[in-house]
Amino acid sequence: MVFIGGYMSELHNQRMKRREKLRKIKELGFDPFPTKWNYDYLPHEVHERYSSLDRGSLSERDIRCRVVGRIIAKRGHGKLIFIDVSSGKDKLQFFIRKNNLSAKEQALLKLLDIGDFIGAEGKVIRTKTGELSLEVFSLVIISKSLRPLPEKWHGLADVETRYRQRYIDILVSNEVRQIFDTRYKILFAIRSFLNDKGFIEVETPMLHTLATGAAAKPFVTHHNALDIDLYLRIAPELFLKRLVVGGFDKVYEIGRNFRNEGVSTKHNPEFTMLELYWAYKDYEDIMDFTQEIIVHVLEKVIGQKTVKFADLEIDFSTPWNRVSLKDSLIEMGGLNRKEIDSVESAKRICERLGLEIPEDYSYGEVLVALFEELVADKLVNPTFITLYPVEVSPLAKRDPYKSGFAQRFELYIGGMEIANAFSELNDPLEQANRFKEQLAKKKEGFPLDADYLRALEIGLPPTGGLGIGIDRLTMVLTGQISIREVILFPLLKPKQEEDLADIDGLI
RNA sequence: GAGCCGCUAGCUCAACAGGUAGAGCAGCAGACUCUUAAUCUGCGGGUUCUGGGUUCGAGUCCCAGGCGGCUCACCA
Repeated sequence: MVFIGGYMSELHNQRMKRREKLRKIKELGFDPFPTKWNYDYLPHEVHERYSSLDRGSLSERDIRCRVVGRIIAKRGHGKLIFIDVSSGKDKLQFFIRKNNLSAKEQALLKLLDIGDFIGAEGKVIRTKTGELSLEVFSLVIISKSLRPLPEKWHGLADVETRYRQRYIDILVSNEVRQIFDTRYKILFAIRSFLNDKGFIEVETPMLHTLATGAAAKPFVTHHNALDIDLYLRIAPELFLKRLVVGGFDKVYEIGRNFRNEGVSTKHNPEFTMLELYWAYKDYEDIMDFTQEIIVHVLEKVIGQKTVKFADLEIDFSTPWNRVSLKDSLIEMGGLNRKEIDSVESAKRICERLGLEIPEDYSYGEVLVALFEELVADKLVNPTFITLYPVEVSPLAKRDPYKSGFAQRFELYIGGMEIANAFSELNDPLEQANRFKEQLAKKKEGFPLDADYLRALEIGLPPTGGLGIGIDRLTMVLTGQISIREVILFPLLKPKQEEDLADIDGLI
């Protein structure tokens, strides 16, 4: 027994008891950590196969099999013992008559804890209450758990522990497990949809020599052998368009972007983006396509047209509303057209609202600031906001009819920006000028990518491009209001010292 | 980075106004041949996040720090 400062902590109490049991299990001649144990079914597979059979026919058919799984509950009842065993899906009850086991197995039974993995050979039955069960004739341990799990009823509620020790969270919470299952299905549905449409999935570098493709602070790292600084990518955009130059007419990439910015319920420093490029299409085609993709995902994964999100209900019924940024300020922001006709009047609105903006903000930048203040939160049902100011869209093509605005849209759902897309700027001379303007403004995130300009000179066809934030899409589809609920291991400050103190006796 | 809130047994939570830190689950010992949040009897388990301070006395009040949650700002 281990004593700390005169006390034996409860943690040590329960952990030491389990280590003691481990030792006794070995003494009995069991290997508590065998390489494997051949089985016929996982617990949920027994349900899948035999749930249609009633008590009598199960008894008659005498189905013998071997089942493995993890103990999630134990109910002793004298010479009868009920053990719930799970492999993450439906649990199966092991029905054990002590008298059916050898003395050695009975000794093992006493040493089993919740969390242990076991294997059993037995007969599929229904108990008197009708529950499908395995009546156990022989029993082995296949992995020992040396720490107590959270309480069976309330589970793990401490948010910090849930994120830091996600292995426990997904082990004890079906709801949490479900979210990540859904996330996988969303990705699967997107991929199969795009693949069916003839898109190819590519992988471009995550280590960049220039942090381009978006306006964000990058993470910096260093390559020792080449002795150069590198940036974790903030966006794959320019690489993907190089591929369109090279003749990949329909490409996409799903992968991690890294942005060295604040953390919030809508932001994680690393997040997953779908970026897609489609040659010979423009932003309106991409708008149709975006709606198609998400509706497809909704049908395949969610199966209904509405989703609860916080205290709101999101209605995905099509067609989704399309409104220009400027019109949205009038229709949803409560402003009149005259108020946003010029920089001066628009800035006066900001003043009136108490919205602080930099002195040198351009007309377009003020419009975007007003949009974010007055409109964005209100866009609960999917809404396309179109025609963004050129100066905030350095990689997008100008709209030929709306001077000062680019052929760009953002998709808002649940008050969040979910997608961003445009007709790609493919005029190398104008692109060079836009880069120069960005540099002149000393905006971070737009170092001049000369090779990209060279690629444009080779020739980019008219192309529509799209980015969808997968984490946020998962949020709105699973009704989660914090991005950390849809990321398995969200970034938290480390607690290394506490962790080391907590594993004493192991190393 | 700023503001507000939180941190008590392995887990979920109590502790009125500053006055002996409790319960359920989990654990241990025992009873029980159809339970399923099993039940019943008994027992063990606490540096109340950390460090200072006020006080006869601090989980509770004050100060500093740590971590987390929410809101705001940068950003998708």
